[in-house]
Amino acid sequence: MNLKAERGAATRERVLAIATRLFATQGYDDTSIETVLQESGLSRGALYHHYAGKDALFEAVLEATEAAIGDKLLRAVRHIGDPAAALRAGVLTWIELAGDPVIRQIVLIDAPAVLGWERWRALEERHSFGMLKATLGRTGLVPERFVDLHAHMLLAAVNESALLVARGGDQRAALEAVEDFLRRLLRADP
Amino acid sequence: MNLKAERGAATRERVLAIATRLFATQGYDDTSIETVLQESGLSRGALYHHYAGKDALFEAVLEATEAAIGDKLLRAVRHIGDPAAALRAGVLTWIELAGDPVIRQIVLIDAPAVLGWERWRALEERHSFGMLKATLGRTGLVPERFVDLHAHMLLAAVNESALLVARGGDQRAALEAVEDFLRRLLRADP
DNA sequence: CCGATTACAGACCGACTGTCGGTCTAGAAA
DNA sequence: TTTCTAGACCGACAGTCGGTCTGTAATCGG
Repeated sequence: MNLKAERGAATRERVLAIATRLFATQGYDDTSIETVLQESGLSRGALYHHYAGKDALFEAVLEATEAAIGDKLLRAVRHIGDPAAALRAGVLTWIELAGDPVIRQIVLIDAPAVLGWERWRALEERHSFGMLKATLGRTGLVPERFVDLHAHMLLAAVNESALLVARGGDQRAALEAVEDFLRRLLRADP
Repeated sequence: MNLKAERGAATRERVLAIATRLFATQGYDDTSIETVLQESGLSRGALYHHYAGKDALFEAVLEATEAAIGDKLLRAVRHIGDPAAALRAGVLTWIELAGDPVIRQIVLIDAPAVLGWERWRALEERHSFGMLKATLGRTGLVPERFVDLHAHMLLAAVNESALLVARGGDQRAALEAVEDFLRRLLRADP
């Protein structure tokens, strides 16, 4: 039972790549399963054999995308000792990554509406949000009981900034603003 | 041009109320025009006479909702002189308002995905975001070149907090966290 | 009183998602 | 080798939905 399993995995990967491209360029609603079938040369039956439905396909795409993001962030941050510096580096890296239309459309715009807020939040928790929260906690600059909520707010703020940049905003200005925002949040009490 | 115009306006209002309820409870995708027709007793032709399509109907619902929010925020804030205090009051009021599922589902979750980020942003600019930005500018606590971006980030952060509360999070903890967040952002440089 | 305009009706269309019975083949079991 | 089974794949089909189009009745402006 090897050739078959491999073929299946290859098919899933092929479909995933095509779906990622289509979801990213056209958005979830304007991407029809029909188009995915045409571009992949697969039949309806085969696709629905691998993925339970359009939203399941989207979730798989999202999962893979988030995993890739997590890898990149981890790589950019893990050799930095100081938590505050790591936080800063991670946030700036994330903003640069969000320039990618794939990330913008899939992760930032469609995900919450397609998955529903609950499933979306759970997925975020397992990926970038988890990292942010842990790092913020390690800085010790925020009271422990606020760490979770502040991490949420910070991530939301940074995501918004990323969206503005991705939408043609001035990237340098955004980066400066985010740095200032972070500095204000994390400076010791006066 | 009186009886006809009034009848039309009444019909639009009726449909708007029904659509608001349905969009709020089931979300945009899971609300079918068919259901709106059944519940309003209207025919397809009539509905499409008043609204160009499902997204136009949603936009009308969103517009009305945002207008109502704006009214309430203005009423809660306009008698406060100090901009920083007004900002604080407005933000806290907004979090309470976001407890309403109508606001949560329509304004915070579906709006960006349905309208597209661009149209959504333009609409926000005309409503709550405009107020926030103006008030933040008036505090003078943030360099002018950062006011716009900081306002965006702050609103995103507060919205996130509102979502967490609306989703069954601890409201008191969230309010405290938001106050702390705001305080950190707005305190004078050390 | 009469054309024009407007509110409304509902049959109809095309596109889409998801289902279902069935085929085929690789590899395990006999 | 032969038989059997699981899983990859197929494509016709049903059902739903958003949107269009033609027609009708009532009101308005002149």
